[in-house]
Amino acid sequence: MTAQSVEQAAPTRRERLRAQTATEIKQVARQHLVAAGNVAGVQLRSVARDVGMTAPALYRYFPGLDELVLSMTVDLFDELIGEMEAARDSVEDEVASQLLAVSRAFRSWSVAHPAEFAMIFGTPAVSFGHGPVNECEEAGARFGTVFAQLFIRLWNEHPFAAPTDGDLGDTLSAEIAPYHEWLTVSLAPSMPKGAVIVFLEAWVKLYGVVALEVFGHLQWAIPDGEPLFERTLKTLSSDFGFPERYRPPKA
Amino acid sequence: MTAQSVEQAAPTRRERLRAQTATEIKQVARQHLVAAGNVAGVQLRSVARDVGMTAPALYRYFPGLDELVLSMTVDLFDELIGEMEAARDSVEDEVASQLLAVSRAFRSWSVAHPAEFAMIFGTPAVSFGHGPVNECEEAGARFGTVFAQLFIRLWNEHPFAAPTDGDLGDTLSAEIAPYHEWLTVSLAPSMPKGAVIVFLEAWVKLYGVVALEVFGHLQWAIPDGEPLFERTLKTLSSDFGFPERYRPPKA
DNA sequence: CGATGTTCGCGAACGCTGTTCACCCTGGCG
DNA sequence: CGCCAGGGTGAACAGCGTTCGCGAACATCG
Repeated sequence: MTAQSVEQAAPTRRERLRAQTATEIKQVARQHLVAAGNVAGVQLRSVARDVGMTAPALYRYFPGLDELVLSMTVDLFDELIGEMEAARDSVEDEVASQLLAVSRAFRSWSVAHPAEFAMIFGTPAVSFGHGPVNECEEAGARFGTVFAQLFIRLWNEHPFAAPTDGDLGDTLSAEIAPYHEWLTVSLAPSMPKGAVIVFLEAWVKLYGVVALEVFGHLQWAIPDGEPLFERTLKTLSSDFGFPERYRPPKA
Repeated sequence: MTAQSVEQAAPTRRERLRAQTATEIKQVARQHLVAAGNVAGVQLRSVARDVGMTAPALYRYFPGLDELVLSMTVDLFDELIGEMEAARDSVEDEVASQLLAVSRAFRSWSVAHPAEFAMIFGTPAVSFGHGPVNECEEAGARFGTVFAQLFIRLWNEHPFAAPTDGDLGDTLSAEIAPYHEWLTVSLAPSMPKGAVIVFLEAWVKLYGVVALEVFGHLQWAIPDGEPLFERTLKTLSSDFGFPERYRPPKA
């Protein structure tokens, strides 16, 4: 068992070269993605040409184009998660500041990589269902956890105003019950349903303002989305009970 | 001049048949869109086959596939606008009730037509720029006007709490200035910048909750988006100063 | 009515796509 | 050294959007 683990950590050279080629393929595909602006720009033949191979050779590394795109999507999630965690760890160990930093990192990455944002947060490329998409949903869950952990910590350290179970209404209370149950047994033992709903609503506002900006659906009113985003952060800071912790971005 | 207008109103029979064929093409394309779930499902050859023609024949009606999709997008906007206006006119002539009805119509159409929603509110199919996309942006502006007119009427009849120009900050105030200027001279003479920002933020929340539901990015927490959407409407009703006007949906 | 010119639809073709297959060549193992 | 699994190639297939030339149907005018 341990020997297997060691062999997994130190793979044979062919496996190393193979993994290296796979990452190079994905890097080139990423370049084509940003150059074209959408996922339609990543094509098997052109990607293969830029890595110095022919199209059929890529089938040694990916079962097909869809799986390449899927693998890219997972990588993009991990990259975004990394940026958010780096931002979180680069500020003082205080939950409000970390929430602001993570939120800003989310927007910064999104506006800097609109094509990638569209891949992971826009229309799901492959229809959602039980299949290899799970790997992608799994990455999305990891992404959500970055926010969720901070919210849980915020709730534990500085409980914010949240609706009671009675305020939620029966239908919403029933809808959130499974996720609340999972959250209770896994991450947040003492978080009420109302706090989970407030967390969801905060994510909705964050996603809404960033998605609208990235998709260009806000340009008819405001050319740059940052001021509105910062105002959203300010409002959220008040909603969560730490208006004094809000500071304009470092820039 | 009037004779020309009459001739425009009563086109020759060839023109009528031509227009009829064009709409039939778009209807079939719509069917393929919903069947496939995304815009990639609308293909020239298959659409032509279902209308009883061959692919090159479609070029007599549309310059290419992109223009067909663009024309479909405009039609979808108009359809959604029609649903929203119908909902607005089907309730009592009271602005708060009409806002609720229009918002619910927006969500209902969106969740009932996810593929269409993705076409007009997701990643812009064709890159935004100065070109035939203007026709599409124009339709988007008409869509926004349905909401805007109601908000303006709400502001005139029952002014809601809005930040002052000082509260907005210089950058956001400068960003919104052009749109605020256009709004002032065209639709709302006495609306302050703060009210426009509140309007934008309400649209952000509405778009966020609906887009997340339609794209399936909320299913990890709640299977059905309606309760959360209704809670959003309830919150917005309070934000806009008419919490007593909120009523659960008729259903 | 007959001639004319415009419109419409079709078949063939071009270049492109993702994908499959048979073949070859090379690197690592027994 | 011999072998063989694995990486890479070229040809091929089906399908895509698009272009072109031709024939037939249509509306219009003499």
